[in-house]
Amino acid sequence: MTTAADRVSRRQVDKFEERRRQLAEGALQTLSERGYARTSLREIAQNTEFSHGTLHYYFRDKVELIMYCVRQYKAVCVQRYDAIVADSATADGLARGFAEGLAATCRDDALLHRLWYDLRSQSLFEESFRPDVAEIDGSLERMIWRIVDRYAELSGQEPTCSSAMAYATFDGLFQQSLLRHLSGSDLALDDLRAGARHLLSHVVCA
Amino acid sequence: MTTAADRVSRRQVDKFEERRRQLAEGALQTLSERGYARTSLREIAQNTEFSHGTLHYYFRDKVELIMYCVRQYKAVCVQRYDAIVADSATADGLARGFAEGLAATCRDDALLHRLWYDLRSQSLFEESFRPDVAEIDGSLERMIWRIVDRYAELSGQEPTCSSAMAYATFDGLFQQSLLRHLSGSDLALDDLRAGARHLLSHVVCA
Amino acid sequence: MTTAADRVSRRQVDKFEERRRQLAEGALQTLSERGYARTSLREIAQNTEFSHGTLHYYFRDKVELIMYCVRQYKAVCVQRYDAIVADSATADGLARGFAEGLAATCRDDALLHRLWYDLRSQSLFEESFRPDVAEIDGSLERMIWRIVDRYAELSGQEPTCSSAMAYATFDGLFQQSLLRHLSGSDLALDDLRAGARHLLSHVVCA
Amino acid sequence: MTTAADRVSRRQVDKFEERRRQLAEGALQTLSERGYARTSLREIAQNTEFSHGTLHYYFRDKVELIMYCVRQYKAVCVQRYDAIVADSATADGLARGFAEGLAATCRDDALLHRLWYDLRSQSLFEESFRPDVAEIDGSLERMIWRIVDRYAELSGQEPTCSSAMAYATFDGLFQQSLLRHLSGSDLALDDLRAGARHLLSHVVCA
DNA sequence: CATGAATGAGCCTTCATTCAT
DNA sequence: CATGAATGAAGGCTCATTCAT
Repeated sequence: MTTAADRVSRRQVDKFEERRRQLAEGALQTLSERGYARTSLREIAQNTEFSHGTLHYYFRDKVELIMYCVRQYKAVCVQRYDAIVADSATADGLARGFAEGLAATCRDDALLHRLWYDLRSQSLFEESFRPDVAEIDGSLERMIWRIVDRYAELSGQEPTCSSAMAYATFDGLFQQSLLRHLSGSDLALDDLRAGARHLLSHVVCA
Repeated sequence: MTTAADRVSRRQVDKFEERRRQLAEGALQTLSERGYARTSLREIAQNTEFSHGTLHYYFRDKVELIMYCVRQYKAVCVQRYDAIVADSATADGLARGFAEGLAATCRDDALLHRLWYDLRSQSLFEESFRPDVAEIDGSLERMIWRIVDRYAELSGQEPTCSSAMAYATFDGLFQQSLLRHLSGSDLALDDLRAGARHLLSHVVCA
Repeated sequence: MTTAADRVSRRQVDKFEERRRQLAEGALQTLSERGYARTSLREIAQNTEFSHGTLHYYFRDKVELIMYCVRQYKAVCVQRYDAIVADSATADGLARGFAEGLAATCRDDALLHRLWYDLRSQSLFEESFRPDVAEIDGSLERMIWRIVDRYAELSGQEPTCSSAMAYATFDGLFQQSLLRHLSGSDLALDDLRAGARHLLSHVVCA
Repeated sequence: MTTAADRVSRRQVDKFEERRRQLAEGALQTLSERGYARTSLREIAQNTEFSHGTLHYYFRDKVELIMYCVRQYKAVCVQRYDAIVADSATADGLARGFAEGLAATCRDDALLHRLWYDLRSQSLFEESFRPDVAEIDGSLERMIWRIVDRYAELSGQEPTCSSAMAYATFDGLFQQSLLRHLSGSDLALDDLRAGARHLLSHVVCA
């Protein structure tokens, strides 16, 4: 049973969250273009229809805003691959879908991934980033492992390495591909596709 | 034939270079502790026997100093492994030596590697970092390839991937191990050793 | 003769005043803990069951709220001593009652007195505080004088100084005792009692 | 034996201190006009021939600057009266000199005293002000006691109260006189003179 | 009546850089 | 050569106040 007051309160919370989401979206845009250290809250606000005071109204401080942003983004990232897992009926199909997914997001969301690597680096120095970054990193690792696990199942093989190892190598590959793609290399995406399939078949499952 | 003037000029250049080297060494120390974005030139100078005005005398600006620093460091890094290549007579010995070398530097130079990943991330945003970072990255890739190539030779196998791919996966592995090591994980170094050998035998050569 | 409209209007005014009183009470609490300069209206509102917009509905601005608060408080303060005057039949009884009253309020209302001294200081800079502070100061001076006057009467003496002088010295004594009490001194209250009686007998009446 | 380096270093320190003194002087001027809470460092700097960055170069933060200012000022204050003590050969002469000194500084340095009371009030809320304010307060109390002690000696009497009590009453008197003087009262200074002598002869010594 | 979203002026502080000595 | 005084742009953050709902 909900009272009228409950509904009002609920609506306000929703509105508040919605605005946070909206501001984070704009912030993500600006952050991904300029990088964490070079982006001020004022600058973020300017790419928004709100004042910079508003940012402080919705987020306690810069760290909270940034973490909200990246968490929001990575949540989407992780989900993307679960559909691929669910939709693939063969090992090869999964490998192809996964490789294509990586390449697609490397191409389409390059700046956001760049921001992620920036923030992950910052977290090595900035204590306050640690918890959130670690959590996101964990969810990425689990996501990769769902791929590997399913690939092993479909191909009747066994994973030959830990999930940490699997994530490390795929991440290394993706990071380099991103770098090359951003540098204008035309081969980056193709190499990423090929590399991902190679890793899947040679490193992770034997 | 060198004139007296030449010798004087030469001596001055050497002295200039020597002082740059000396300043960069102190800077590297400070940078590796605090990270690029959080280190001011004042702070760098304080860990030096010189004033902070002197830094500007020897380096045009912060960027030039930072790049000089990291170039100086990575040169040392790369050389380290060439001795391993030269000293190993068997594939297994090379693998063991390489794995141990990675683990050793991950342990002993953790902060410097952390700085490297910081700067490499920055280079994705800061145009002026690009050339130097790219050059260093290239030298690291070539270093890795010398290992792989020699490993293939000693084991009578063929590399199954490009040097870019090899570098990407080893770098991913190293980066994650560094992260875990810095977080206090006792398993990080062992996993790095095992992972490196696994990559060498399964991914890179078949 | 009052019309219905009058009664309604009257009721509204009362309700308005009542709400002001209620808000001021909460504000006084917060102000006395943090001091004038460090207390924001948001913070005041949070210690209230109302929103911070409501504060602006009932008070023109921060100054009006603060003045309303302190006026409300000091009115209570002043009354406290009149009962002592009325109840004391001998000079010594009055002196004892007065000394005890000072010590009691110094102990029980320390934070509120602290706030008063804060606001009185502010009034030296903030024009808008002046009138109210002056009025309160006057009422305190008159209150002290009623004590002195009655003490003189009961003891068959004559006051030897002006009311301004009497107020000044008692206030100086009280202010210092408050400071010492807030600093954790155990002797502060006893010294205040003794000091008050000393002043009463030596300075003010001879 | 001093080396050349010592002399250079000494000269630099002196120069640094001299500039601090100079900046503090300007700051004192601005602070005393606007009060602590209403004065920004920018505003202070504007009444100076230096930029506001310079203030931060010479003082760690606002608190350090403010405390440096008030300490500098009160040191002068305290000394003022020691000459009076030394120069007075009779109790009456001392009383007259002291009363005149109080009145003179109340007139001439009214704004600075106002600032002092402001800061002393702030110290009740602002932890960081405490130590310095307490120290200054102590030096004032000792100064007052030197007067009282000498007065007792010259008049062949004994002090009838503690130094804390003496300071409290004189301070209360001075504070009120300052308030009235700043409010434009013509009688304030005369009353201060008379009050001080009255306190000296009736309250403090009998 | 009451709310709380939104604002923007203003504050303290940091810092790369310049330059006279 | 080397210093460190001085600068001023820029950043994160606070807060009284306004106003649509």
